[in-house]
Amino acid sequence: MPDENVTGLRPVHQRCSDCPIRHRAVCSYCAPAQLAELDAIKFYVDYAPGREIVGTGEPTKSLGSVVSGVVALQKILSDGRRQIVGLLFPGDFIGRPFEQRAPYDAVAVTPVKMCLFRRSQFEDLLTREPELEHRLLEMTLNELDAARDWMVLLGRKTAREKVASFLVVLARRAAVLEQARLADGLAFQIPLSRDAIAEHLGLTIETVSRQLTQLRKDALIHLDGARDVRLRDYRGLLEASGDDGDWDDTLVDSA
Amino acid sequence: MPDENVTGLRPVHQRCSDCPIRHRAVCSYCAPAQLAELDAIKFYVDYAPGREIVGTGEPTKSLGSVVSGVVALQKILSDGRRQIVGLLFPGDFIGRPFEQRAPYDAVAVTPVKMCLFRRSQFEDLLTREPELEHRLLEMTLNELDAARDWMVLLGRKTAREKVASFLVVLARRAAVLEQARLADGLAFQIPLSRDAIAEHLGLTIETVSRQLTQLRKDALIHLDGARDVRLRDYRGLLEASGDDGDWDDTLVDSA
DNA sequence: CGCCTGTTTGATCTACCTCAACTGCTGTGG
DNA sequence: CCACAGCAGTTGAGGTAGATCAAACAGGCG
Repeated sequence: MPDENVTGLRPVHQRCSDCPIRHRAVCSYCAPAQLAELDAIKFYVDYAPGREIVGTGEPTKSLGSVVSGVVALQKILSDGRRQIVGLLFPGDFIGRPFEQRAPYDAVAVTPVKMCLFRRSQFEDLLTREPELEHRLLEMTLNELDAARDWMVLLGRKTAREKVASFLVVLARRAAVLEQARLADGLAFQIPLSRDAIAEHLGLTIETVSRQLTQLRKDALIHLDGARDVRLRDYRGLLEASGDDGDWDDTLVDSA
Repeated sequence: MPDENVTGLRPVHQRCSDCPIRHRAVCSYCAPAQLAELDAIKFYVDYAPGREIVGTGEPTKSLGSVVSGVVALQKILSDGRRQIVGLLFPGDFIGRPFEQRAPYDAVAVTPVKMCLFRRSQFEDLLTREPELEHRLLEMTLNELDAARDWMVLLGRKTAREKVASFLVVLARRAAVLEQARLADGLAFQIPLSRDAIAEHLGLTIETVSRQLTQLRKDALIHLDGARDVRLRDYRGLLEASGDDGDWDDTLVDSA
């Protein structure tokens, strides 16, 4: 599994041009000169699973991109109820430029390596370099679309549909990442605990577990341990997810 | 009630500098010269309640701002289940630059006046004028935060909390709009039918109705007809919404 | 006046939650 | 090498918030 090793605790310098997320992250439209500017002010930080990267309401002095690992954005109600409002993968951006405080927590769910900038330096660059701001707008619009899709899941889907939808999202990511066809046989890992899945889907642990075993019994997926999944009937899983698969198939074909 | 009259069906030309949303919309950072450019290419279109402004998946040739009225962004599952994923008020922006198709419908829920631009012309301007793109990024980040708040509501709140939260949002808007204090006695209208409220909150009509009468019986609000609300106990309503009111109170005081 | 549409209220049903017990894995220490 | 915590996940039994089905009600309009 290509789950990047965590490279110790001290910042390691890597050239931006060699960066694994060079063509996906906020810097992807940057010309070499701009990249050099970013190179000069960036720094890497590693986070162990469970560690908080950003805390709700606390002034954040830095922001940047996920280089490796998975980060959960979560909101917590005063009585402890929790909702994971977004999962961030390598290339995704964390932090809100031009705002002191974040309205959510960002927590590492796997070992995470971040590429960070000091807020003020990054904001300067953002206003000077339109490519950077343009890319950030594009990424933010994508996140907004994804958030709205998730609102449909949370507001209108059944437990079975929620779990199936979640697996479909992971399967798509895996297919893109491994250059594999999104089809039966594709294997991937669930990067979250049952607890975290439940908080992402607006369900309880038990319901998630039950739905997963049901999907297994229905021969849509194969489960090996708690986190290893292999697709047995992608078409069926897609149907179980409640989304009409029309536009989704075009994705498969064009990939 | 300042519910702007709809000015007939044919485009009416108004100077941008006199525009009621001049200081809130995507154009708010524009200098006079840039405003003149927008002025030259903008046009107004009116929509009757229920009319579709943007349809899912259909190529949209124009985008722009809500000048008056309320617009709902909604997504529909293949079997007809519906989720309203966002409400847009005057000043809010509709349409996704640099993308042909929208992944949702935008529907007028009241009489709506839009200030529109042809996509290509607006995109040109957006890449030429950083102020415009900067403002759009800011607005998109705000919408993303709001979407994530709504995800908490949809995933984790009870029916009572959902309805109370919805009323709090409307009350805040009314307070800002009417320069009034966000406190007991404040009156406002619900711009949505029970049906639309239910689709926004991930509930059914009946549950929305029951929760509203319960909030009335609990003396948190006064209800006059189906749409006129007056706050009787804002503090209590806030508590019923499930949000800790701490940061909210600072809003009240600073307003 | 009677129809139509939107809303409220009532009675029942069910999907999911809650509480509780059990399983299996992993690490630790005798 | 085994015993046994300790924890994540599964499975079961029963309860409940909100959905569903159904009927009454209210306001606008021909």
